[in-house]
Parts: sequence; structure tokens; C-alpha cells
Amino acid sequence: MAEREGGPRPGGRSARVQASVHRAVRALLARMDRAEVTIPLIAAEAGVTPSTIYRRWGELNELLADVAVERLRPDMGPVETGSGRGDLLAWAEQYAEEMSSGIGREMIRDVLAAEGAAGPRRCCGYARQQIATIAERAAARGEDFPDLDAVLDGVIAPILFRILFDEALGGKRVGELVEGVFAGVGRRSVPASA
Amino acid sequence: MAEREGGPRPGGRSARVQASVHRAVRALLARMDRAEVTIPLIAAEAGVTPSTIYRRWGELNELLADVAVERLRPDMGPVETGSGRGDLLAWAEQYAEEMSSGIGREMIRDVLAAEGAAGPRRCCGYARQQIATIAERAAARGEDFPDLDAVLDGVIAPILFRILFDEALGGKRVGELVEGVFAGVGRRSVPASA
DNA sequence: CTCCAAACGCAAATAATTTGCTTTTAGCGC
DNA sequence: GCGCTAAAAGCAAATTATTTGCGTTTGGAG
Repeated sequence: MAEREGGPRPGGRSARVQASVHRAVRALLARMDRAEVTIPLIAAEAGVTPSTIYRRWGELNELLADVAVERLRPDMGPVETGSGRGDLLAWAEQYAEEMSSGIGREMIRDVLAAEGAAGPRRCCGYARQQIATIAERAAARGEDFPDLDAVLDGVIAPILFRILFDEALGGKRVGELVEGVFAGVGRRSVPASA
Repeated sequence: MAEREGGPRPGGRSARVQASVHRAVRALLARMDRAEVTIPLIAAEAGVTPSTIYRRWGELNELLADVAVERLRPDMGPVETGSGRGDLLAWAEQYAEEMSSGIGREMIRDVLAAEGAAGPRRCCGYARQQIATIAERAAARGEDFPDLDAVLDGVIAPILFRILFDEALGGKRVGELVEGVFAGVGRRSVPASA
């Protein structure tokens, strides 16, 4: 659990190259439009030969997705507000805002555009984990908290769907979504009252 | 409303080229893996020169997205079952199934990977229109029917979110989602009972 | 019918990608 | 430590894709 991924050793050449390439991608992405970023450019910025990148990542999209997934990994747990509802609301609002930004949107698209389904799954897993943390805290306090799937489908899904297909949701609507999943607590899988 | 888009005249050279290229893309996509499809290949299959495609679409992704959007356009209205709930359920189940298929998934990704937001918007618009039709029919029968946005966020969003980021939902879960948006009818924007 | 501009075809020039081979280097047994 | 081995990187040539300049075709308007 302490290691991140890939490289045989943190300080090895392989790891150094990967770090250098990732750094180069982030730098170029910050400096110019994504459409202008090419593998030879990244290679030059990173101080490696293009063929190294081609052999390791195959194509530009894979590399961009790799970098994006890493950037999308949350660097801290969800903030605590005192209640599960407050935690979820605060987290969802921040999540929506981060993902709605230009860079956030691009990262999501990069992740989705990559070949396998591993990238998207990992991103989904990040959100899942954050919500699970909130749910556990709520459970520890003896509160009712909606199912993980209910939150994924009722809050995360609309946020990402609108970003990708329509227009990003505002904070107000996100709040309504959170209210919605709490309104439905216990309605599913609990054969009571319906 | 009778014309489709683009071309000056249905039988003109421009339209002929576009049709030929689109046909070529569909043929190649059916015959081989997407990763192997290149613009020169498409050009050869379509009987045009590559530069024509480059000038018109710019890059492979744009062309693939263009073709995908066209294929994603519904070719008929939602089936009528007698009730708004039944219509929505039937439509959502078919939608989920179509989009979950390998080809559906690929088309969505192609659309999302393209530059502008026009493609995704159009796809969202297709779904919106289908739902609006169902809603109008329900209204004409005097039934209650959820808001368009409630359906988009409560049914379409989870379906697509799971396909893109996790695992496609089964028909059972889709049914639950439809039930969910009907359970919430009138709860939003109508200041009653809460 | 003639003209104009947009779209296409062609081919040369440029850039990206692949590939075979050599060199470096991290991990491993001694 | 000391070599050995295999994975990963560098290098350069070959291949393939993309861009571009220019001449030609063609659809639409006067």
C-alpha cells in the first residue's frame, strides 16, 4: 500500500524516466494547447528519446491518460463537517467544481479516451473511496447514510454526465442532488413502507 | 427540418464525398479494430485522397466523432406502451442496452474525444428529445411525469456514467432508476409536503 | 453560358511513428 | 562486492502519416 505503481525501485532509471516524462507532460499542458502537444515535443522536454515514450506508452492518448489519472487521485480525505450530509455536500461541491474546470474536463476526457477501461475505473474508484470514507464516518456516528451506489448514481453520475455532455451543474443543483439521495435513504433494499 | 446538415446539395460532389467517407469509416470499423483505422486507409476505402479528409475533418478523432454522432441519432420515436412510466422504462432499457454494447461504448468515447463540445451536446439533445416526446404524450393523457432534468440526471446520467467509468447497469437497476424519478415527481419546484 | 469560390486531386515536403540493433542499468545469485 | 541477465533506454534508418502549394473540377449565382 506504500508503493504507488510500476517502477521496480523509486530511484531507478525507469522511475526517473517516468517521472521526467510526466513532469514534461504537465509542463507542456500548462504552457500550450493540448492539440499542439506531441510525443516528440514531450520527449524533448523530458530529455528522453521519442522511441522510449512510444515503447512505454504506445500513443499520446495513453500517456495523457496516465498523467491525468495520477492528477485525479485525491491527495487528501474528504473534509469533516460534523455530519454525513454535510460531508457529502461539501465533497460533492468541491468535486463538481474541480471537474468542471477546463483542466478537469480535459483530464476526464483524456482518461476516457484511453484504450482500456482501467483508467476510468480507477477514477471511479477514487470517488468511491472518498464516499466510503464519508459513509464510514457517518456510520461511526450512528447516522443513516445512503448506499454507495445510490450516491454514485444520484450525485457523481449527474455531475460528470453534465460536464461531459451538456453544461456543468451549479452548486445549487449539486445540493439538490445530495438532498435527493438522502431523501431516498433506506427506500431501496429495505422492504419497508413500500 | 428536412435537410440533414452540411452539404450544399444532396447530390453534389461534396455530399458524395462525405457520404463515401462515412460509409468507409463504418465499413472499416466493422471489419477491424479501431486502433488500426487510419486516415489513409479510410481514404483508400472511400476512393478519395487523404488530404481531402485532412482538410475537411482535421484529424481522425473528429471524423470518427462525426460518424458516431450520426449513428447515435435515434431513427424513430420512443415506443408507446400506454403510460409515461412504461414508455420511459422501455426507452431507458433499450437505450442502456444499445449504449452498453461494444460499438455503442466506442461511439460514445469517439464523440467525447472530439475537440468541441458540439458532439456530446447533440447526443444529449437526442436523448432529451426522446424523453420530451414521452413527457408530452404523458401530459396529453393527463399523467404526472418527472421533469426533463430529473430524468436526465436520474436515469440517463447513471446509465452513461456506469458505462464510461465502471460497468454497465443491468435492466433491473435501470428499472429502479426509472422508479426513482417517478417517486420524486413533484418534489422539486413544488413546495408541497416538504 | 460564364464566372467565382469552394472543394478536390496530386505530389512534394515535413513530421511522426516504428523498428532493428547497441548500450546502459537495475536486480540477482554468488 | 562482482559479474550475469534481462528489461529498459538510446540511436538511427525505414516506414508511415500529415501538411502544404498548386492546378483542376464542380456546384451555384448572376
